[in-house]
Amino acid sequence: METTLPKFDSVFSIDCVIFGFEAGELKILLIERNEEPFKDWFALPGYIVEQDESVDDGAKRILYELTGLRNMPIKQLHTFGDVGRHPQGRVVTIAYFALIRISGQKELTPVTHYAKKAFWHPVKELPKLAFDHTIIFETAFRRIRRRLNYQPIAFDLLPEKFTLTQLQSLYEVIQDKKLDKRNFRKKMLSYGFLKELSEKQKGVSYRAAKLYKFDRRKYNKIFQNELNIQTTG
Amino acid sequence: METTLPKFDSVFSIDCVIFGFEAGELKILLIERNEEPFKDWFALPGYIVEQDESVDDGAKRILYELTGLRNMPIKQLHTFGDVGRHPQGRVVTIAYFALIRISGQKELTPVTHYAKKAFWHPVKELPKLAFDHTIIFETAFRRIRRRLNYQPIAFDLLPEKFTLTQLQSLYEVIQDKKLDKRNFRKKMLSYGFLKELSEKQKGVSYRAAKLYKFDRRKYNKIFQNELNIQTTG
DNA sequence: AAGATAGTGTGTGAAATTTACACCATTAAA
DNA sequence: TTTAATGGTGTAAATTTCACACACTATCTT
Repeated sequence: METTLPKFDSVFSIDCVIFGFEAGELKILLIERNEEPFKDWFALPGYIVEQDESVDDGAKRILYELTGLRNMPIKQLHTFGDVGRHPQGRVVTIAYFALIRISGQKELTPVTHYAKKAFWHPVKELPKLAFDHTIIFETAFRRIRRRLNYQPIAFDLLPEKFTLTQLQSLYEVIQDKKLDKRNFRKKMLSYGFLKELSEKQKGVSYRAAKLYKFDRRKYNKIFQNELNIQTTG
Repeated sequence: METTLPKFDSVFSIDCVIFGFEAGELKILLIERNEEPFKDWFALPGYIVEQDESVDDGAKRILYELTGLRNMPIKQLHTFGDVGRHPQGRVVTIAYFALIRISGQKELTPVTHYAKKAFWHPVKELPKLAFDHTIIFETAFRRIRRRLNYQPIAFDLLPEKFTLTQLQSLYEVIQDKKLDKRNFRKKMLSYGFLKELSEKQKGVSYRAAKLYKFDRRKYNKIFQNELNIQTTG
């Protein structure tokens, strides 16, 4: 009877699908690789987990090292473990995803030399990505599309203060369908978790819209873990 | 610049949370371990993935070896990767889950000596489990509770022919709440994916109920990947 | 055979939610 | 002052959800 673990040449890696919203487009964070295999290719930010760190911690560290982004609220997506997915050996990758506010971030500067650069790229017309990263992205995108109907993830992508039109257009972009303005506003406001500010939009050459804030405290009170945000029609 | 993978003493394992429904109770499949660590403890069926098999294939193989169940439609749940989760070293486990028909299964007979036996245990009052398996179970249970509202997973747990009362009671057990009989039946039938059989229930000492079948073909036609089964009130 | 027992099967009205739909208001720039 | 662009608002019809109670049927017991 074995009492110790077998020795395998297996490693875990992390890959991150980080979504952002900018200029009316949904984007994800990519890096340009500076290391074989797939040197010079575009890829999701990802690297190998150390032996003495938890997978969750590793994910945070790796995202930071490759993009300079710290303390991102990443969540696990799925684990990809096909045998041939990495040309150099057995690498099972644990994918994470997050939705973040592009605007609030400083510049994206990798702190390792494994990536030449990190940058935002629209999810429409993504280039070919290294490894199986295209599949990982698609899995993540499907997940957030669906999750948008259940969880208040849209607010993570918007600036702290936003207009209802911005919010609606984000829903439209993610779900790839038009929504009715009056119904959308009525419904969103009816939940009661949007706080109307006295401020207005600035710098626009048309009538300035009211700004709103997402009140997470109220949200949690209202939907104590039971939520259902549906936006149809 | 590295061009080969580092060598780590890391292994992947699989753990399976297999749900079944029997005698009005929701159950999961457990094994009694025959190997250190946690020898003689109850645990989820799980073992170590080989280096030359995909994680998905490994999951199927391991479930078979520990329980005798083949070709189960298992799906990935979550990956658990805390550093200290395995007392003998770095083991990241990829958890899978499935909902299956207990009735159709032959006996549960492990084909390896790693498990003394495999058996069904009600999810109410689960014993202490090895490793972090209790947390894995809870994650799976949360997942299916939620998924019940979106996907036709209840039918995987029932016999092929079932009564509406059985279906309702399964919903009630998973969601731990009472549902209204008339509303439940009205709603379920309104979807149009239940096929009423001419047969009736047998062997009961009261009026026999009609039997129904889940018509997956119709289901797919109706909800082409867009589904929303809500059972409230 | 009469009654007890246990679960089957059915409909309606009130309330809430969803849907479809169009025009005037405001601001800044030309 | 005109134009261009977006902001902001209400109502009625249709649909869905919800609450709710009783007669029917098969078997078992005596």
